[in-house]
Amino acid sequence: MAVFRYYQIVRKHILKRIESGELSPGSQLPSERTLCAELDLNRNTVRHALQLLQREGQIFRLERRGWYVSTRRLVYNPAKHVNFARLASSQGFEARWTTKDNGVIEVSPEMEDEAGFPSGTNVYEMENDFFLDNQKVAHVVSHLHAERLKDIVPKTVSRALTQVVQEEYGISLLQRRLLIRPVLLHKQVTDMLGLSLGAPGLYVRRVKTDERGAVLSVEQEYWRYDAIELRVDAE
Amino acid sequence: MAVFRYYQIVRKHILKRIESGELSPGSQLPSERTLCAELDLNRNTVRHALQLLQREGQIFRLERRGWYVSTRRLVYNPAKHVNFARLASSQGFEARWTTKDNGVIEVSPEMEDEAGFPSGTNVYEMENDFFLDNQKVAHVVSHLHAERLKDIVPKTVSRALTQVVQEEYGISLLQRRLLIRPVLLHKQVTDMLGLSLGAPGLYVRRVKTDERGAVLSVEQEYWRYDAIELRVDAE
DNA sequence: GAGTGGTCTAGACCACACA
DNA sequence: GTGTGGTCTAGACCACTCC
Repeated sequence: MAVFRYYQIVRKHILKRIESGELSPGSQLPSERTLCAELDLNRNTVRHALQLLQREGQIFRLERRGWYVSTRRLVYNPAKHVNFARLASSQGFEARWTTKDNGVIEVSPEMEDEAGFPSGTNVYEMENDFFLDNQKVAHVVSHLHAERLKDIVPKTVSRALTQVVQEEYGISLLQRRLLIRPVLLHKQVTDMLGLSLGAPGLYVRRVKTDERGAVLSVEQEYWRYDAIELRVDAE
Repeated sequence: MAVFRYYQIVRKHILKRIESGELSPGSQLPSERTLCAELDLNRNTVRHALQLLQREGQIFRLERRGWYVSTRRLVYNPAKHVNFARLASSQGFEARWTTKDNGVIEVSPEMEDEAGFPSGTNVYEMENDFFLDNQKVAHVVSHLHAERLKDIVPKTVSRALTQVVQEEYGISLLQRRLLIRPVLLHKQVTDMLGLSLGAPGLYVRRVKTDERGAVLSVEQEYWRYDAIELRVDAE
């Protein structure tokens, strides 16, 4: 038997309402104070339960807006090249994304580790936000080799990166050094995703090179914790 | 500038002591009440900061024992077959593990989804705990096809699974359906790892089949959140 | 037995969202 | 303006660890 804890009462109360369909995916939970009144418990206890449910991936919260029921996860294979929109729609999601072109920047020594480019390289910087069923679920920062992939940024709007590079630049991109790490999302990212500071997330870094191993692109993806599930189907 | 928050004072105070080496990896933090006194802050505030640091992967806690500084992460490629001990020692860790043989069980319909075996299959169940530098970092539950891999359990003690299956049974194992998900560790696992209930973790499931796609082994790994970093080096 | 972490209460104030 | 979530205080009791 589970030990008796008040926060487990809150947790199970909410889980039951999610399972029964009373709280549907994407809908907002009652306010914390309403839950306190319903269950006659202190707000600190209720918040403890809500944070547990968040870390379970059952609910998420938007900064100062409240708590929401998580939707199903996008199944995502980070080792394969993917076109985000096609992947999402093949799984029945309504997908869209925004693009922000930050122009050319020079890779600084401090960035080198994260970016994979030698410092001093000129790269295009591009930021994308991904939406699933109208919810922002990922923030992506991409760096692309500016000299080797001149004027590539506008070309990636409608086609996948690998495809553009192959067709327009005659270079075969290879996926290298894929890194996956659960993280606490930083302020810059939580702001972008509208989440509360300290929200859990998943960090995925994908480095692509040409056939000689020279780095041509680095994508850094920050996903809402409950929005994806990673699968790698080898062979 | 970062917004002024008391819990950020605590967080930075601890980070500074970690960076300065005053708190070394694996060592215990001062007690919560000591930190309160040092910083003249309330224990709730201090605990909020500690939980943030835990989710950052900087510290972890052992149930009712206290908070400890995280050690460096094992770099782990779940797509490749690995021998845990060899991998860990190649990265300079002192590695050991324990094995528990649970005998033969029959896969029930409820287990089917998780296990990958058709229900009704007889499988060996084996549990392993992995230690890095004398810290328990992972709990693994393995299921192995009992008829096709008869008496395999004792053979895996010193050799890697793939190798044993190839050499002793003449079967080439293929890695299939790798699943990675950050989770809240369940009571069964936190007890095994000595962590507090509600500790964050990483769940990795690896399914191996023969060349025809018949499932021969399913490994379910529960890792301490801050103990590993996943890398998949494609090609 | 002293001290620890785990849980829980009962408040408070602020900045922000929403209407 | 009302209500919300975000932050913070000042306690309390219990079960457990450690000495």
